[in-house]
Amino acid sequence: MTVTLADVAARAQVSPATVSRVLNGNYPVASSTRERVLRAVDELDYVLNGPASSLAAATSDLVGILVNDIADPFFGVMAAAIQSEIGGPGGRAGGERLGVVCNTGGSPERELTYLTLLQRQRAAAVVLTGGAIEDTAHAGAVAAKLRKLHEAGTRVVLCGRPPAPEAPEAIALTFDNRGGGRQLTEHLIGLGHRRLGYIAGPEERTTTRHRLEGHRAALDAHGIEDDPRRTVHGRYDRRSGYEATLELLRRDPSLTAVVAANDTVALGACAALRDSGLRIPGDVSVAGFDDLPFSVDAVPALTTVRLPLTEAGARAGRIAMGREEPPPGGIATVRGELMVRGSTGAPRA
Amino acid sequence: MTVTLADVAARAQVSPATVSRVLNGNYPVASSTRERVLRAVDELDYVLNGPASSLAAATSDLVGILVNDIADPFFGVMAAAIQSEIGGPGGRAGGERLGVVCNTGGSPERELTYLTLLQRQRAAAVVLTGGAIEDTAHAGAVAAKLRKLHEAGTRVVLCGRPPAPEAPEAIALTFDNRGGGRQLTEHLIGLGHRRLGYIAGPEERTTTRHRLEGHRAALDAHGIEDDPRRTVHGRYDRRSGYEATLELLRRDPSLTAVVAANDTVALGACAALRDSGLRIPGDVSVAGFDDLPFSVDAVPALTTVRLPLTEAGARAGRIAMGREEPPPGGIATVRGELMVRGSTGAPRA
DNA sequence: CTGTTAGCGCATTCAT
DNA sequence: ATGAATGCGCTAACAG
Repeated sequence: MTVTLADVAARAQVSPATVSRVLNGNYPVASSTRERVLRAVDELDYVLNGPASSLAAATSDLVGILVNDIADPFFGVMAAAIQSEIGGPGGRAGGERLGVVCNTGGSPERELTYLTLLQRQRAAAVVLTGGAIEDTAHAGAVAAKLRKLHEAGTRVVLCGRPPAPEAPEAIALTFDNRGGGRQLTEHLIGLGHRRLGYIAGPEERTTTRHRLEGHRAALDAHGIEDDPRRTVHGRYDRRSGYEATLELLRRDPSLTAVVAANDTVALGACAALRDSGLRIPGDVSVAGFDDLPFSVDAVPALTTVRLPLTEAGARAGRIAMGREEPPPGGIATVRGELMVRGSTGAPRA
Repeated sequence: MTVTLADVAARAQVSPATVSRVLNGNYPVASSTRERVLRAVDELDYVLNGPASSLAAATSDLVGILVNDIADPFFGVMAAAIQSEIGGPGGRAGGERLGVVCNTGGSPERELTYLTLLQRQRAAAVVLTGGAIEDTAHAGAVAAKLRKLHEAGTRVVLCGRPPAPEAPEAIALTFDNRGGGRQLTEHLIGLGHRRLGYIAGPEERTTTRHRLEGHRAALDAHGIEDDPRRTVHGRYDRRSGYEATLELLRRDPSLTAVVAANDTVALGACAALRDSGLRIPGDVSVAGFDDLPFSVDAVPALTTVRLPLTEAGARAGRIAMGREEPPPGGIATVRGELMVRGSTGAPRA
């Protein structure tokens, strides 16, 4: 019923091995026979059987990209960049690899499940994006999986994620969240702010912790007391930013600035401030993180820390494909850039 | 080196066949032996070999989700919803399926490439999201692929995409873009607008054409001449909206409303209007399409047509998994809902 | 440069 | 309810 490699071989009057070689291009074949084979492929409308191919070769063309939230452009932009470097030629069998993005939804179980599934598929590479979950048991389980994947020949790259000490084989492209957080808060302090609210992300995420640490480092460096009541944790979404801002205002109506975990949260914060009758930045300044595409269009435009998501993703993709050398020591830190825009200004008198 | 099913069988003192049956759960196995097998699996840290399994079973656990632009929340939201219905138990071998998102970037070649790759992998199902490309040759090629996939046992579902007449096996969940476009423009006409600019998406996309047709139908119904100079085509991104708006204003400074292809484009339009010193909606009203998460936070909040992306995606996912009956005739039309917000108002006198 | 041979690891008949 | 045997379609030595 379905056309197999043997059918193609028969039609082209060559051996199955030759067809395989033509398809994989990893072996010298006379151009005349190659042409004959390709014609037969075309005439029979043959499509390689991926599972059979992967079974025999003990590796597949699958490259997994794990993201925490595919509906969040932060991950979308990175995933697109990674995939663009994977999609091209360079794989086996026809020169195409299947870059697949897997949405964990931030769930530890799903993260592990996807890793197992990718391991099961003998994936050529796996790229994990975004902050890691800081639960010790989970981190250990992930590290163990990564080690197994590596041992099975799967390349492992972390993009926008801190290195995993227990899985040192994983190449890490880390964002300098701490430094970015610090820059941002120092900018606000420089403007004269002293009572800053902070809307943090979920507690158990590395991204959350690092950005918050940067914020606190800046406060500390300028002798500003870090009142724990000025920090609220939430999710990385708009609604969380909205609610957290109302809570912060309730706790301290004299706040002059709100620093958000990311741009999406900052947008929610802006909405809450407006709904509370406060002007931005006249009454309260707002700052975000990431510099997502919509941030420049916010009104006023959002002051934030730009992360080179596309560049980092592309690089991670190339490393995953073995087309770029990993950084020395397997770890590279990618810095953010402070983007000062209209949403921050001097505090009200 | 790597643990195989035979190793598990040996350890559990059963035959490989029994282990296979336990893993797939499609066959009666005594609970005592099942337990023994599962223990062995655990002890040996066994992971099923996906390719081998797929080869033998002639089908895989892969479910492909094709999107035009993964960095666009329109697709991200749908993809997340689809994946959430796929990820759960119900697949073969361990009850997990691998929902994978493939980013075509709007390129016809990549769309076909991904379909071939998915065909090669013997995917269990394929979901194509968003507007189709209207090139006849390409549409034919895609339809042919879909037919082949279907014949090979792959379920094919279209989500937010018009039915493919040449591939009637594909279940289609279509958005009523025409109706939504019409509602939106009628809303503006009802407010008193007569000189409306329209920023359309790329020419060759069904979504673009349908929304535009709805717009024109509304104009026509109200006896408003459709001046071709009031329509500009562009991409589905912010920058395109910005530039198109400047162009529209250049062509006709007396415009009182701008209808955008989608919310992202509308945001760019808002930016262009503001940069031109015009007030929204005081001088010019703006409307979008989709009602993406950020649209309610725009200033002013965006009037738009809400598309039930999550619901439609979830339904498409269930149909793809065979957990929900396809709609009668294999086609269902999903309507949008007009969301009137602050960005539209009566035209200036 | 090309053909021959032998598995890859598992699901699935048939038996029992 | 379980075991034995066969083949899925392809790639990778090894010859030649």
